[in-house]
Amino acid sequence: MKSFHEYKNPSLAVDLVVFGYHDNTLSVLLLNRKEEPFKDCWTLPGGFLQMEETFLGTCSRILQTKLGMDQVFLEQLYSFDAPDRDPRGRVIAVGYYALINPAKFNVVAGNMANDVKWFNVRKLPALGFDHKHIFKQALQRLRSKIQYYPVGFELLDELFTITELHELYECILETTIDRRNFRRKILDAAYVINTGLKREGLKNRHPELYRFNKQLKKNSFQINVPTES
Amino acid sequence: MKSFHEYKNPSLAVDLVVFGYHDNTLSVLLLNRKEEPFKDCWTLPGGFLQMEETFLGTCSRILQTKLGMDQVFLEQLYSFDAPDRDPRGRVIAVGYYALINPAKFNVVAGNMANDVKWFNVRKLPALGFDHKHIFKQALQRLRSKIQYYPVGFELLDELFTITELHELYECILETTIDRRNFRRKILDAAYVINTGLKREGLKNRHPELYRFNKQLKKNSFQINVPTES
DNA sequence: TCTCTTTGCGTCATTTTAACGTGAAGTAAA
DNA sequence: TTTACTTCACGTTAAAATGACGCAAAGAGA
Repeated sequence: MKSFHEYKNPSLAVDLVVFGYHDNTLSVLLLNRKEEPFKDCWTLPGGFLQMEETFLGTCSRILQTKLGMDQVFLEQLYSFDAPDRDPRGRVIAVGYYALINPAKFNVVAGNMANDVKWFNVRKLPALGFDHKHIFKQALQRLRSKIQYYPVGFELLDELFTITELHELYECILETTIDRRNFRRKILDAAYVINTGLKREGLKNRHPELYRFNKQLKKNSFQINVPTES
Repeated sequence: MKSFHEYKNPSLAVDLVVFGYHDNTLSVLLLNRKEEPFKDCWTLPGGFLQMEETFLGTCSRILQTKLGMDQVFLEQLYSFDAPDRDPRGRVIAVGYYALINPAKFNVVAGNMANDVKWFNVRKLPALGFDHKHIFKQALQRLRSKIQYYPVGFELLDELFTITELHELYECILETTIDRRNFRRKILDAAYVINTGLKREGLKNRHPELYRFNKQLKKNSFQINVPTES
């Protein structure tokens, strides 16, 4: 009998869907590949799992070396197993998605990529591998998660106005939400804490600045979106 | 440079949390191992992913050869990567959960197991590997999913009464739900279709039999559970 | 016929939601 | 200073959903 690790195993990759929000636009970070397969094509950043590494370890390594960022919100998405998803052979991909505030990082292309760029999620180029599929699933997860779980603040500055949070929700959910009802729900749920500070330098009334309430009890709010049917 | 598949990769296993419902009890199928590691211990049924296999392919193979069942509801749960989760070495596990109607299958222990048995989810023995952890996550998923998505009927006969469905929900969610409000919600959401038939041979009033409405539009109902806090 | 249990339908007070009104705060131009 | 304009913060109201019950019909057995 062969010893345990001498059987041939599929390779294991981690692929990242990195979301960023800026200028009222939700974007995804894509990387232009320098090598085959999919040379000169846009793909999600990713990398192979090292023998001693955890998934989050691989995520951090990718984020640091390929994109120059660290300490971000990460969540496992799904594992993808289509036998033909990688032309090099059998590669299983574990998808993760990250939420980052682009203002905090200066994205750099590691030496493995021609280029790294933010793309509006509504205007994506063709993607290599099955990355369009992974991306779509990540976007769907983000959309459903933000409706009942406070992830929005990961994409904003530490201090933000209710209006900014409202715009974020409208942008991600691609819908309109009544401004006044939104404010009431967010405040009733104690999603945010009023800092007493105000955002200065705007041409109209200066709105109050809030911070995320870290003591928020989970599932305490529910933003509804009109169902299309 | 080494060719692509000569790098050493972690092994990839698929582990199954098979739920069954019978006699007002939610159970999980466990397997008593015949070999090391965890010889004579209870574990989730599982198996290694073959090079050409999909996850669902592995699931079917396990269900058929180890348990003698096929054609069941399966959903991917999560992938588990703790470096020490398997004493034989680095093994990544992809967790799936299955919902089956025990009345439809006669569970058999394949030749790899001492025994296969249903265990009440509230009275589980110690489990090998990190299988307790996988199980807990599966139970949590089932509980949250059943509140907004029609999965309950996978565990029942094709024809069932509202009372039977109600008991299933109370059993899985470990709570009491008002019988009359439950009925109203299920009917308003068009979760089920009245067949006009009645369940005969009961000692009291003969309830109407329903079947699941396969045209149900998703997210059309929401069973609430009192939040403990 | 009477009793007992389950089933199916209904009522009602309370809470939640969606839709929208309005005055205060602030800037800029008259 | 006054006026005009915009955004912000807080209300109001009608409709819908929810939770907590009431009750009579159906069926079995005494």
